[in-house]
Amino acid sequence: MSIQLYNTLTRKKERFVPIEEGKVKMYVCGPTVYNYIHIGNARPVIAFDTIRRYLEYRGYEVNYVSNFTDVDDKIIKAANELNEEVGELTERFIAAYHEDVSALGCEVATAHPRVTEHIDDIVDFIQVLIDKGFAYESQGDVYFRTRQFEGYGKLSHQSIDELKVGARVEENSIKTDPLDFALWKSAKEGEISWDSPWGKGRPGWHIECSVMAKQLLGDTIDIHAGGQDLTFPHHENEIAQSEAATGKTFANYWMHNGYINIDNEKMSKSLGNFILVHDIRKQIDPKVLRFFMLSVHYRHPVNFAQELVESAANGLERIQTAYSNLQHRLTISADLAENSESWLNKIKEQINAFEKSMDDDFNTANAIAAIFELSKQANVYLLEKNTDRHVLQQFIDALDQLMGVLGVPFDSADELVDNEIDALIQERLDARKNRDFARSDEIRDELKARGIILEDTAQGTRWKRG
RNA sequence: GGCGGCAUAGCCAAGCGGUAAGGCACGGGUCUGCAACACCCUUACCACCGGUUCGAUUCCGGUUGCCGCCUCCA
Repeated sequence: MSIQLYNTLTRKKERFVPIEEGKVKMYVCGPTVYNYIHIGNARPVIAFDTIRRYLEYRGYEVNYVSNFTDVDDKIIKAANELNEEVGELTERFIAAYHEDVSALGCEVATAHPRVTEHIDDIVDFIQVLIDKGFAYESQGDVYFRTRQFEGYGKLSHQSIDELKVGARVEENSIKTDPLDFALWKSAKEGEISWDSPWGKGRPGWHIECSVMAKQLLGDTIDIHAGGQDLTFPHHENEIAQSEAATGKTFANYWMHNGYINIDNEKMSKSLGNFILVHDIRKQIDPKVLRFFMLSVHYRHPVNFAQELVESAANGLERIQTAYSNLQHRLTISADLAENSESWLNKIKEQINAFEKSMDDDFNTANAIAAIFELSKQANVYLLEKNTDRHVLQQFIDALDQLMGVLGVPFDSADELVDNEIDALIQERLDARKNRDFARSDEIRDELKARGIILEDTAQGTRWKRG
């Protein structure tokens, strides 16, 4: 079996073949750190973290790089408004990013390079482009000569002449062609800046990714990913810069995730419907958020609405319950050989279904269906009078592993039961034995008020936090 | 104007040539002292019109309706 993934460059699903066997070099465009990230920013982080996890599950060693854009116009503006140093502001939001994203179950990247740590590399890279005739200096700025790069438009599938029609025409432009884009921007008075052969200034937006990807991963990488909107111009420009400089293919596979809408509307500042992860994760379990986002294929839009998130939460709860119930039964089961084989086969079947779905362009929606099916089988198995420890353990391991790939781990069973709660459960059992249901219900209600939900089974009473 | 995406049950969402996965919600059962959890059952003329095919939700053409990029943007 091989992994197929949709490549924006060819507009086709292709078989994934890494440059180096067993290893994946992956670069995901990261955030501009001038504010907390919103749920739209969170989507690519979650989607590509999941893809990374699956590649690792498949045995690949993934070198995963995701940058921080820590200097640009928006940052400078925000720092001015808050009367804060650029460095302080970005440091704050980088820390906030890590908190948000970690709450969402995303692993830390192999490297999180920052633009400001690579200024020298960027300057060198720009110089190469100038030397090769792909860039020119103009009044302290440096621009990329777009028409000079033959393949321009190959990612977004636009011809350069059509792009020109749509390009914004700037008054008194210091660019020789409207399609040219900035590699280096000269500093205005008082702005944060670095010395360069072209005077004080700072890098343009696109150049950073080209440079950092090259520095950390090499001239050619396997997968370059980001939001759909980055296809043009950002990724198109990255290709132009990198391939012009190295003469080699920049990235073999380009992956782009779809947008998130809020109640069927685009998230935008004018509509005032931005949802920050920082805020929403106080209201909605971040695990639910992640599970919800993964319930839709990464290339399709996700509509973020309260009731849809709730319905995802109910679904997740069902999987969690199956898992907890397996754990509960494990404590009271012995080794049996009966029917084990057929149940183990059912588990294997769902693991296969999960892998098949993920192999097909990381179809998490389908993969989740396999997990639901696995939970269902587990519940059916739990209906049996006698259960086998090994089978239960296999169910548990499979669920752990598959949910682990999705980055949605199970709540660990809370072993610390208050002695008092234990005593109450025992008292209730006795009451039930004596058919004293008034007392029995009283205890159940009391515990419920304290967040403990009791469930009676043929194998005794189990409880969970509700 | 250029490039592209989407339209599947009450809702969400897979499938993409052989008469429709999964989840949520609803209804009916079973289990239970009553519950809860769970299980079983029930629910789709795949936007419309043509074409290709033995056969299309799935391919091709067209229509309608949403949406994205082309300008900072995940």
